[in-house]
Amino acid sequence: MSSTTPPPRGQVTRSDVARYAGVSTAVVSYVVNAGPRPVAAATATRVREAIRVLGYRPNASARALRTGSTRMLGLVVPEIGNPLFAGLAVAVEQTAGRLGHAVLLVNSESDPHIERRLIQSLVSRQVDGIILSTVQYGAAVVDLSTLGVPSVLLNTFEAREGFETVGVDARAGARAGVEHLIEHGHTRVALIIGHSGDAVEAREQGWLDATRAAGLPDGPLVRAPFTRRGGYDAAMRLFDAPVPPSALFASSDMQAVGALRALDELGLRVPDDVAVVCFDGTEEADFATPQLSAVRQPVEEMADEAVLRLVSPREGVAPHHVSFTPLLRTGRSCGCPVRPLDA
Amino acid sequence: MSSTTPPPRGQVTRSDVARYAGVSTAVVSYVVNAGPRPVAAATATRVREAIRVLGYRPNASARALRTGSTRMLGLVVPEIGNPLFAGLAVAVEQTAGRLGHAVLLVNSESDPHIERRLIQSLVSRQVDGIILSTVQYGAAVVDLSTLGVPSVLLNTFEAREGFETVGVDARAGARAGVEHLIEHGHTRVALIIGHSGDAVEAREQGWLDATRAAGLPDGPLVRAPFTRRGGYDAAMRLFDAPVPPSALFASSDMQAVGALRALDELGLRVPDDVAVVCFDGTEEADFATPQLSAVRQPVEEMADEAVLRLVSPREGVAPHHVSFTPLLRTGRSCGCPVRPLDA
DNA sequence: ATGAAAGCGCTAACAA
DNA sequence: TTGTTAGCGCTTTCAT
Repeated sequence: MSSTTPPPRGQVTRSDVARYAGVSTAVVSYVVNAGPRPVAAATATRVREAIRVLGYRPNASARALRTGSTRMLGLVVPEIGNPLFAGLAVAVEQTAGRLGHAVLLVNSESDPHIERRLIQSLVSRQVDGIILSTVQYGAAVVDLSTLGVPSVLLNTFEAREGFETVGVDARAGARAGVEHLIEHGHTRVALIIGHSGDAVEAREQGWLDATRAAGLPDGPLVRAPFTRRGGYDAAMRLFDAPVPPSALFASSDMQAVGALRALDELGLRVPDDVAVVCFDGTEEADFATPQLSAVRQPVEEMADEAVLRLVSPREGVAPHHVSFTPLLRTGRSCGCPVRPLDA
Repeated sequence: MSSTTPPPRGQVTRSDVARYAGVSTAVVSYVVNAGPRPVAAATATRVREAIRVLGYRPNASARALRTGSTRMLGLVVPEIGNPLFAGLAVAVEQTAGRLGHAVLLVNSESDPHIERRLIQSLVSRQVDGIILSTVQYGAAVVDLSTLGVPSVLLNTFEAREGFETVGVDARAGARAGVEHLIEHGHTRVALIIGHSGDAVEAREQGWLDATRAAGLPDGPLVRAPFTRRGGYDAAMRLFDAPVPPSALFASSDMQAVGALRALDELGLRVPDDVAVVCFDGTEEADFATPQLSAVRQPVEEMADEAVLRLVSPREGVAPHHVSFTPLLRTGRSCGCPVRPLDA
């Protein structure tokens, strides 16, 4: 009957439903999509019955081809193994799901080449928009503007010309964390931070803001990957110095967790010998031993904002930056009392 | 020119490329897909040049509609916030990516209703296959067979009639973990386990196997969710007893991490006062304080196997079960020496 | 080795 | 209120 290959799955199509219900295919469409034309109540009931009986399920590919919208969002993260990004992914998926969109989650392993390839792939899969979360904004960002796909940069700390951006005020957050350590009486606060990149500079600035405002000399700084291992190595280097710091600000939970392990191996006690505060505030930090004091990123709100901007873009509003304020949640690692569960 | 809506994005189509290269659209297809018909080298070069110049990108929706394959896999997990599932997701995505497939990751929050809804949604998005990873196999599994979409159950511990299944030998794993605690001289090994479900029974059996084989009385058992909080609450209940256990086997990393926090709050030292071994063996367990001894699930291998079965199903081979053997990795929490990083 | 053309399942403009 | 129908961009058979 067809000159080409038959459909691979014995799919029930819209015309089967139309035939069964004794209506035209257009009416089936109107019922399924609740519009754009009205359908008589009795007819609609008959169509719905046919759909139920036949087990009809609209073909999303065909719809996408026709409408130009896949109702899919792409989410690019540098590493899904990092609880911060896992949290972001959960939140993005939930919000998108509520709005009828699925999420194509991809993982760049923090590799700019992979990142570009993944973005290309998302575009050719016709996602309706891309949320890019990365540490270092490089060529991928240029691609985004070139490819002409709606996008939001998530996890940026400042506005970026021509882009929708969502992030936290990392500088203020880092400053608050370091100030808290200074309030505990520390005068030598080390910083464990990532390699250069957007978010990194802001945290470094915040750390400097706090120590300088207190009239303290700049403490030691070590750069390491945003991983547990990176934090471990960084702490090992910091505490190998002749005059080790008495406090530590880690620019991510993962690094703090790694540092805790290093300090334990070195026989240093937290918070007695070394106080620790970190940036991120995922549940893993909350359950670390000792409980980590952290400047918490409001991942849910950030994700909501990013998804909303993609799914319901406000007409005539120029791309802009939304900055959330991270909140310090003290725990045992800075010398404060333990924060009980469910706090 | 068209009687209907214009395409939403000013997309470059295959016929633009054909026109530019002075060939037919069929030839463009042959070049893009490297087949099924041969193309003269010179022609192919011209086509590739046209593609480059025009920035042509094949439309995946159209291709999917035509071929019946989206080259997308659906992955359903109960909670992506759990590092075990995050690890599974990473591995699935990587393997699928290497094979040219994208992954639609969805999160059921361990809710059977959400799980069913998500599966429906994946099916209507015409994924080529679904990997279902869940704790409790319920109605969703029935849906899978009804809907006629290829699927693999990941994280099952035993064969299941008519399904492709991939899992670990949880019974043997749990037994090995508990036996190790017994070798350390413990005679009262408590079990923290999830609420009833497939994987749960096997771990409980393994725990019983070990204690009974050693001629010990059955230890105390507490059921709790597979969360940090669940482990915390469970440990609090266990150590409230008149004769508390001297060792603990947690059926997941998350529960062990929570238990560690509870023990710390109770002033009990690990491993001196209480030894701990857990199931899963994610990096979080490795970096816990003290380092958790764990029976490690080989998530990468499991994910590979699941993806492969979906993407390259072996013809004429009946659905079957593949079981991986988890391996005990000792750490400090059972009383063994710390396992150094990078081990 | 290449071209022409049918049609995948759907939406929506237009006609009735 | 409902039906008819043109195509979305692609693959592939069949003809050349």
